[in-house]
Amino acid sequence: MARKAAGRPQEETLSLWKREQALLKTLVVDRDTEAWQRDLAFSGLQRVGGVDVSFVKGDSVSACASLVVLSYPELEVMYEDCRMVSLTAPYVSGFLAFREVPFLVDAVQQLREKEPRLMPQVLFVDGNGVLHHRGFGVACHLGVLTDLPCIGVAKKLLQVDGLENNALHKEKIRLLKGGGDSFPLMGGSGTVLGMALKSHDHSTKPLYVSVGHKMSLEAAVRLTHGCCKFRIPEPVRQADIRSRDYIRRTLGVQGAPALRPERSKKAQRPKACPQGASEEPAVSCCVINCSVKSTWQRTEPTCPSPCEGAILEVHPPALAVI
DNA sequence: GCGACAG
DNA sequence: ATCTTGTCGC
Repeated sequence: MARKAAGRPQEETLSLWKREQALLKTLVVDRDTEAWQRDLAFSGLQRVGGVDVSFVKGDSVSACASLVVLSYPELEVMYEDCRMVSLTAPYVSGFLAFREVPFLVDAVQQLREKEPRLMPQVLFVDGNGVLHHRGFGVACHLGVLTDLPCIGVAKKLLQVDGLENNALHKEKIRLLKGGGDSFPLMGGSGTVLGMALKSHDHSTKPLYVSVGHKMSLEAAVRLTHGCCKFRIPEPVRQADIRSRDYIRRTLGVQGAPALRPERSKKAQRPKACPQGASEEPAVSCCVINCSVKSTWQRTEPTCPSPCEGAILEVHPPALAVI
Protein backbone atom coordinates (compact mmCIF):
# COMPACT_ATOMS: atom_id res chain seq x y z
CA MET A 1 0.00 0.00 0.00
CA ALA A 2 2.93 2.30 -0.33
CA ARG A 3 1.77 5.21 -2.36
CA LYS A 4 4.22 7.05 -4.48
CA ALA A 5 4.94 10.70 -4.07
CA ALA A 6 3.83 13.14 -6.68
CA GLY A 7 6.56 14.18 -9.09
CA ARG A 8 7.97 17.61 -9.45
CA PRO A 9 5.29 20.26 -9.53
CA GLN A 10 4.51 22.22 -12.65
CA GLU A 11 6.34 25.47 -13.13
CA GLU A 12 3.06 27.24 -12.60
CA THR A 13 2.70 25.70 -9.17
CA LEU A 14 6.20 26.71 -8.18
CA SER A 15 5.39 30.17 -9.37
CA LEU A 16 2.31 30.33 -7.17
CA TRP A 17 4.26 28.95 -4.25
CA LYS A 18 6.89 31.62 -4.71
CA ARG A 19 4.22 34.27 -4.73
CA GLU A 20 2.75 32.88 -1.54
CA GLN A 21 6.16 32.87 0.10
CA ALA A 22 6.77 36.47 -0.93
CA LEU A 23 3.41 37.46 0.44
CA LEU A 24 3.79 35.74 3.79
CA LYS A 25 7.38 36.92 4.06
CA THR A 26 6.15 40.47 4.52
CA LEU A 27 4.55 39.33 7.78
CA VAL A 28 7.71 37.93 9.35
CA VAL A 29 8.92 39.69 12.49
CA ASP A 30 12.66 39.14 12.96
CA ARG A 31 13.10 40.66 16.39
CA ASP A 32 12.20 39.85 19.98
CA THR A 33 8.56 40.47 20.75
CA GLU A 34 8.33 38.80 24.17
CA ALA A 35 9.77 39.93 27.48
CA TRP A 36 11.41 36.58 28.28
CA GLN A 37 13.42 36.74 25.09
CA ARG A 38 15.35 39.75 26.38
CA ASP A 39 15.98 38.29 29.81
CA LEU A 40 19.40 36.76 30.27
CA ALA A 41 17.93 33.72 32.06
CA PHE A 42 14.83 33.62 29.87
CA SER A 43 12.75 34.04 33.03
CA GLY A 44 9.11 33.87 32.14
CA LEU A 45 9.75 31.10 29.62
CA GLN A 46 8.02 27.94 30.77
CA ARG A 47 7.09 25.95 27.68
CA VAL A 48 9.10 25.22 24.54
CA GLY A 49 7.66 23.26 21.64
CA GLY A 50 9.06 21.15 18.84
CA VAL A 51 7.61 19.75 15.64
CA ASP A 52 8.70 17.06 13.23
CA VAL A 53 7.46 14.81 10.47
CA SER A 54 8.75 11.24 10.16
CA PHE A 55 8.05 8.91 7.27
CA VAL A 56 6.99 5.35 6.83
CA LYS A 57 9.93 3.66 5.17
CA GLY A 58 9.46 3.01 1.51
CA ASP A 59 6.49 5.34 1.38
CA SER A 60 6.88 9.03 0.69
CA VAL A 61 3.25 9.84 1.36
CA SER A 62 2.43 8.23 4.71
CA ALA A 63 3.99 10.05 7.60
CA CYS A 64 3.58 10.94 11.23
CA ALA A 65 3.37 14.58 12.21
CA SER A 66 4.20 15.37 15.80
CA LEU A 67 4.08 18.31 18.16
CA VAL A 68 5.59 18.13 21.62
CA VAL A 69 5.74 20.67 24.44
CA LEU A 70 8.52 20.57 27.03
CA SER A 71 8.89 22.44 30.30
CA TYR A 72 11.66 24.98 30.48
CA PRO A 73 14.31 24.84 31.80
CA GLU A 74 13.76 21.22 32.88
CA LEU A 75 13.06 20.04 29.33
CA GLU A 76 10.56 17.42 30.40
CA VAL A 77 7.78 16.44 28.01
CA MET A 78 4.43 17.89 29.05
CA TYR A 79 2.44 17.21 25.93
CA GLU A 80 2.71 14.96 22.90
CA ASP A 81 0.59 14.74 19.81
CA CYS A 82 1.33 12.30 17.00
CA ARG A 83 -0.91 11.59 14.08
CA MET A 84 -0.65 9.82 10.77
CA VAL A 85 -1.01 12.06 7.75
CA SER A 86 -0.81 11.77 3.96
CA LEU A 87 1.58 14.21 2.38
CA THR A 88 0.29 15.10 -1.06
CA ALA A 89 2.79 17.70 -2.15
CA PRO A 90 6.24 16.49 -3.20
CA TYR A 91 9.44 17.61 -1.53
CA VAL A 92 11.13 20.35 -3.49
CA SER A 93 14.15 22.06 -1.99
CA GLY A 94 13.09 25.58 -1.12
CA PHE A 95 9.45 24.59 -0.73
CA LEU A 96 9.54 22.20 2.19
CA ALA A 97 6.76 24.07 3.97
CA PHE A 98 4.23 23.31 1.28
CA ARG A 99 4.70 19.63 1.99
CA GLU A 100 4.78 19.61 5.78
CA VAL A 101 3.43 22.77 7.29
CA PRO A 102 -0.33 22.24 6.90
CA PHE A 103 -0.20 19.30 9.32
CA LEU A 104 1.94 21.16 11.80
CA VAL A 105 -0.47 24.09 11.76
CA ASP A 106 -3.29 21.61 12.39
CA ALA A 107 -1.46 20.21 15.39
CA VAL A 108 -0.96 23.67 16.86
CA GLN A 109 -4.60 24.48 16.29
CA GLN A 110 -5.70 21.28 18.04
CA LEU A 111 -3.61 22.25 21.04
CA ARG A 112 -5.00 25.76 20.98
CA GLU A 113 -8.52 24.38 21.19
CA LYS A 114 -8.04 21.51 23.59
CA GLU A 115 -5.20 22.50 25.90
CA PRO A 116 -4.58 26.20 25.49
CA ARG A 117 -2.67 26.34 28.76
CA LEU A 118 -0.02 24.07 27.23
CA MET A 119 0.57 26.30 24.22
CA PRO A 120 4.35 26.59 23.78
CA GLN A 121 5.86 30.08 23.92
CA VAL A 122 8.28 29.23 21.14
CA LEU A 123 8.53 26.45 18.56
CA PHE A 124 11.67 24.76 17.32
CA VAL A 125 11.31 23.74 13.71
CA ASP A 126 13.31 21.13 11.82
CA GLY A 127 14.54 23.24 8.89
CA ASN A 128 15.52 26.80 8.10
CA GLY A 129 13.94 30.14 8.79
CA VAL A 130 15.20 33.18 6.88
CA LEU A 131 18.27 31.19 5.80
CA HIS A 132 16.49 30.24 2.63
CA HIS A 133 16.47 30.75 -1.15
CA ARG A 134 13.87 33.48 -0.82
CA GLY A 135 14.28 34.31 2.85
CA PHE A 136 11.21 32.35 3.89
CA GLY A 137 11.88 28.81 5.05
CA VAL A 138 9.56 26.44 6.86
CA ALA A 139 10.25 27.99 10.29
CA CYS A 140 9.08 31.39 9.03
CA HIS A 141 6.12 29.82 7.29
CA LEU A 142 4.93 28.00 10.41
CA GLY A 143 5.59 31.06 12.55
CA VAL A 144 3.50 33.37 10.41
CA LEU A 145 0.63 30.90 10.09
CA THR A 146 0.47 30.20 13.83
CA ASP A 147 1.65 33.59 15.09
CA LEU A 148 4.09 31.80 17.40
CA PRO A 149 7.77 32.66 17.88
CA CYS A 150 9.72 30.09 15.84
CA ILE A 151 13.35 29.08 15.53
CA GLY A 152 14.71 27.35 12.44
CA VAL A 153 17.21 24.59 13.19
CA ALA A 154 18.81 22.80 10.24
CA LYS A 155 21.31 19.96 10.47
CA LYS A 156 22.99 20.82 7.17
CA LEU A 157 23.99 24.14 5.63
CA LEU A 158 21.63 25.21 2.91
CA GLN A 159 24.02 26.60 0.35
CA VAL A 160 22.20 29.69 -0.69
CA ASP A 161 23.02 33.36 -1.31
CA GLY A 162 26.74 32.68 -1.57
CA LEU A 163 26.96 30.46 1.49
CA GLU A 164 29.11 27.42 0.84
CA ASN A 165 30.13 24.42 2.85
CA ASN A 166 33.69 24.85 1.62
CA ALA A 167 37.11 24.55 3.20
CA LEU A 168 36.85 27.96 4.85
CA HIS A 169 33.50 27.12 6.34
CA LYS A 170 34.79 23.81 7.62
CA GLU A 171 37.74 25.56 9.17
CA LYS A 172 35.47 27.96 11.02
CA ILE A 173 33.58 24.94 12.33
CA ARG A 174 36.80 23.39 13.49
CA LEU A 175 37.63 26.53 15.44
CA LEU A 176 34.43 26.44 17.49
CA LYS A 177 35.70 25.76 20.97
CA GLY A 178 32.86 24.67 23.22
CA GLY A 179 29.13 24.30 23.33
CA GLY A 180 27.45 27.63 22.70
CA ASP A 181 30.17 28.91 20.39
CA SER A 182 28.95 30.14 17.05
CA PHE A 183 29.82 32.18 13.99
CA PRO A 184 27.61 34.22 11.68
CA LEU A 185 26.52 33.08 8.24
CA MET A 186 26.75 36.11 6.01
CA GLY A 187 24.81 36.14 2.81
CA GLY A 188 26.04 37.77 -0.37
CA SER A 189 24.28 41.00 0.47
CA GLY A 190 26.19 41.30 3.74
CA THR A 191 23.17 40.31 5.80
CA VAL A 192 23.57 37.76 8.56
CA LEU A 193 21.17 34.97 7.61
CA GLY A 194 21.88 32.69 10.52
CA MET A 195 24.49 31.23 12.83
CA ALA A 196 26.44 28.00 12.84
CA LEU A 197 26.21 26.79 16.45
CA LYS A 198 28.20 24.14 18.27
CA SER A 199 25.29 22.88 20.32
CA HIS A 200 27.36 21.09 22.94
CA ASP A 201 30.99 20.50 23.84
CA HIS A 202 31.48 17.22 22.01
CA SER A 203 29.57 17.90 18.84
CA THR A 204 31.53 17.97 15.59
CA LYS A 205 28.77 19.06 13.27
CA PRO A 206 27.16 22.38 14.08
CA LEU A 207 23.51 23.32 13.92
CA TYR A 208 22.39 26.03 11.53
CA VAL A 209 20.10 28.35 13.45
CA SER A 210 18.05 31.06 11.79
CA VAL A 211 15.16 33.29 12.68
CA GLY A 212 11.73 31.90 12.03
CA HIS A 213 9.40 34.46 13.52
CA LYS A 214 9.02 36.85 16.46
CA MET A 215 12.54 36.38 17.80
CA SER A 216 15.99 37.86 17.25
CA LEU A 217 18.80 35.69 15.95
CA GLU A 218 20.78 36.30 19.12
CA ALA A 219 17.99 35.07 21.38
CA ALA A 220 17.29 32.15 19.04
CA VAL A 221 20.89 30.95 19.21
CA ARG A 222 21.10 31.40 22.96
CA LEU A 223 17.86 29.52 23.57
CA THR A 224 18.79 26.76 21.15
CA HIS A 225 21.94 26.17 23.11
CA GLY A 226 19.90 26.23 26.30
CA CYS A 227 17.68 23.45 24.97
CA CYS A 228 20.41 21.04 23.88
CA LYS A 229 21.06 18.00 26.05
CA PHE A 230 22.48 16.46 22.89
CA ARG A 231 23.27 17.85 19.46
CA ILE A 232 19.63 18.27 18.44
CA PRO A 233 17.52 20.64 20.57
CA GLU A 234 15.42 18.53 22.93
CA PRO A 235 12.02 19.69 21.64
CA VAL A 236 12.82 18.66 18.06
CA ARG A 237 14.60 15.55 19.20
CA GLN A 238 11.62 14.42 21.24
CA ALA A 239 9.24 15.19 18.40
CA ASP A 240 11.44 13.08 16.12
CA ILE A 241 11.81 10.17 18.52
CA ARG A 242 8.11 10.07 19.32
CA SER A 243 6.89 10.34 15.76
CA ARG A 244 9.18 7.47 14.70
CA ASP A 245 8.00 5.47 17.68
CA TYR A 246 4.42 6.15 16.77
CA ILE A 247 5.00 4.79 13.28
CA ARG A 248 6.62 1.68 14.70
CA ARG A 249 3.73 1.04 17.07
CA THR A 250 1.11 1.78 14.44
CA LEU A 251 2.62 -0.22 11.64
CA GLY A 252 4.65 -2.71 13.60
CA VAL A 253 2.05 -5.35 14.43
CA GLN A 254 0.76 -5.70 10.93
CA GLY A 255 3.92 -4.72 9.11
CA ALA A 256 6.70 -7.22 8.52
CA PRO A 257 8.15 -8.20 11.89
CA ALA A 258 10.32 -10.85 10.26
CA LEU A 259 12.22 -8.10 8.50
CA ARG A 260 13.13 -6.57 11.82
CA PRO A 261 15.18 -9.18 13.70
CA GLU A 262 14.91 -7.12 16.86
CA ARG A 263 18.02 -5.27 17.73
CA SER A 264 16.61 -2.57 19.88
CA LYS A 265 18.30 -1.32 22.99
CA LYS A 266 15.94 1.48 23.92
CA ALA A 267 15.11 1.22 27.58
CA GLN A 268 11.74 2.72 28.34
CA ARG A 269 9.49 5.62 27.56
CA PRO A 270 7.87 7.90 30.14
CA LYS A 271 4.35 7.72 28.77
CA ALA A 272 2.57 10.29 30.83
CA CYS A 273 1.04 12.66 28.37
CA PRO A 274 -2.36 13.02 26.76
CA GLN A 275 -1.84 10.65 23.88
CA GLY A 276 -5.37 11.14 22.68
CA ALA A 277 -8.43 9.20 23.78
CA SER A 278 -8.31 8.57 20.05
CA GLU A 279 -11.77 9.27 18.80
CA GLU A 280 -9.88 11.35 16.30
CA PRO A 281 -9.76 10.67 12.61
CA ALA A 282 -6.37 9.84 11.16
CA VAL A 283 -6.20 13.25 9.58
CA SER A 284 -7.81 16.18 11.29
CA CYS A 285 -9.81 18.74 9.44
CA CYS A 286 -8.08 21.93 8.57
CA VAL A 287 -8.97 24.63 11.06
CA ILE A 288 -6.67 27.25 9.80
CA ASN A 289 -6.96 27.59 6.07
CA CYS A 290 -3.37 27.84 5.08
CA SER A 291 -4.22 27.48 1.40
CA VAL A 292 -1.24 25.29 0.88
CA LYS A 293 -3.03 22.15 -0.09
CA SER A 294 -5.56 24.10 -2.08
CA THR A 295 -2.85 25.73 -4.13
CA TRP A 296 -1.42 22.33 -4.90
CA GLN A 297 -4.72 20.74 -5.82
CA ARG A 298 -5.96 23.69 -7.79
CA THR A 299 -2.94 23.73 -9.99
CA GLU A 300 -2.00 20.18 -10.78
CA PRO A 301 -3.51 18.11 -13.59
CA THR A 302 -5.76 16.20 -11.21
CA CYS A 303 -7.74 19.34 -10.62
CA PRO A 304 -9.84 20.41 -13.58
CA SER A 305 -10.86 23.86 -12.43
CA PRO A 306 -8.22 26.32 -11.39
CA CYS A 307 -9.67 29.06 -9.25
CA GLU A 308 -7.80 32.22 -8.38
CA GLY A 309 -8.48 34.61 -5.57
CA ALA A 310 -8.22 32.13 -2.73
CA ILE A 311 -7.98 33.66 0.68
CA LEU A 312 -5.16 33.15 3.10
CA GLU A 313 -6.08 33.29 6.74
CA VAL A 314 -3.30 33.86 9.20
CA HIS A 315 -3.74 33.66 12.90
CA PRO A 316 -4.76 36.91 14.26
CA PRO A 317 -6.94 38.61 11.73
CA ALA A 318 -4.09 39.01 9.28
CA LEU A 319 -5.66 38.40 5.91
CA ALA A 320 -4.17 38.42 2.50
CA VAL A 321 -5.55 37.69 -0.93
CA ILE A 322 -3.52 35.86 -3.50
C1' DG B 1 29.07 12.63 -16.04
C1' DC B 2 29.05 15.90 -11.86
C1' DG B 3 27.48 18.62 -8.14
C1' DA B 4 23.37 20.06 -5.34
C1' DC B 5 19.87 18.55 -2.63
C1' DA B 6 16.45 22.15 4.50
C1' DG B 7 13.29 17.43 5.24
C1' DA C 1 13.34 11.87 4.95
C1' DT C 2 14.94 6.70 4.49
C1' DC C 3 18.19 2.77 3.02
C1' DT C 4 21.85 0.42 6.84
C1' DT C 5 26.31 -2.64 11.17
C1' DG C 6 29.44 -2.25 13.51
C1' DT C 7 32.33 0.41 16.17
C1' DC C 8 34.94 3.66 19.03
C1' DG C 9 34.52 6.20 23.31
C1' DC C 10 32.82 7.63 27.92
